Amino acid sequence: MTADPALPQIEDLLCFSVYSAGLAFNQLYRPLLDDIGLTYPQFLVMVALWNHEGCSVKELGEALFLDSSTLTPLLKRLEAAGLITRLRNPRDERQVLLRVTGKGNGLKGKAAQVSCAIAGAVGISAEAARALRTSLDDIRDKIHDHAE
Amino acid sequence: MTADPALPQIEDLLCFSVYSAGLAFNQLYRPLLDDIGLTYPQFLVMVALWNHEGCSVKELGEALFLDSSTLTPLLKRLEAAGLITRLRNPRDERQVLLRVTGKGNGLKGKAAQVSCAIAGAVGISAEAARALRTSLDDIRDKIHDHAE
DNA sequence: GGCATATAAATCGCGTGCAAATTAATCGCA
DNA sequence: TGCGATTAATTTGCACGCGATTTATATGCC
Repeated sequence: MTADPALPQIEDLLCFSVYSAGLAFNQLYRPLLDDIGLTYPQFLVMVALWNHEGCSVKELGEALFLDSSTLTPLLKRLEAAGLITRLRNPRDERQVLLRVTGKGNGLKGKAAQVSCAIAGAVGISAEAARALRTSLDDIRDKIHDHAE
Repeated sequence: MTADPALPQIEDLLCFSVYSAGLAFNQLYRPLLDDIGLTYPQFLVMVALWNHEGCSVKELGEALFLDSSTLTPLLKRLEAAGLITRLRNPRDERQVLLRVTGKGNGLKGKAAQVSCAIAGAVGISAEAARALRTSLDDIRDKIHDHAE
């Protein structure tokens, strides 16, 4: 019954709690977002774009901690779905500026409903959620700092 | 400055804190695990197998909250690397039983070192980590319950 | 101006995650 | 015993994530 003391149980790893909670959120969002034709990462991108109209791929990536190699194909799918536009910045042709279309803005209401449904399913107080977010964001930032 | 009250900022979503912390853990583990030839999910599988010798794919999936369609290809890669064996259970040929090879067990020490390095980089107390794990595990379990 | 350097996206390859369908083996029950 | 229902694993298709490379554009320095 006594395990190797240097070797943790999977349940004792903080990273695993984060990992499995992340999977669970994905599974919780999936059926709700299916109704509006978005994946979970696409939903996060849309939320970010609703608050960062006209930003570049790089700026979006900084907000979401994602690389352009992840975002480019995802953004092309959102463009193909008619939810956003991708246009080169005339002032700096290296950048691609992202804008939400009318159709994309039409999802705001349903997206807000999904957010509320999620909050209800998770069922923790706003105060507890805030504390948890702070802890997780601190860890994330510390890890990023650690990598310089 | 006042955003649509029904529409959250990305930073206000608990799911995003979990999501981005998960990405950060992955990025933190990657270079360390590269040295022993494992990916982050493969590392989690090995930790689970070290504590569940001889379990089936289904049992492993229950421990990690992963589907067999995710695990089968991953386990085949671990088998190809010589770290585990996959053998049908003679008592029930539907099951595949997983065992760690000598080579696989040889990674235990280095895996433990990686765990310690991670704990150091995250830099929170064991007590704070335990509290955080409890909160995240509660949320994960509540989400799973919610899906029945 | 001219050219090395730096920056922003896009591309490529690989390994997850997971829904849906398939295959093989076991169970349950008349 | 036999056969439909259940279960375990695999396969397939698609969408991430990300390291590494490539392409196109802009910057800096002479």
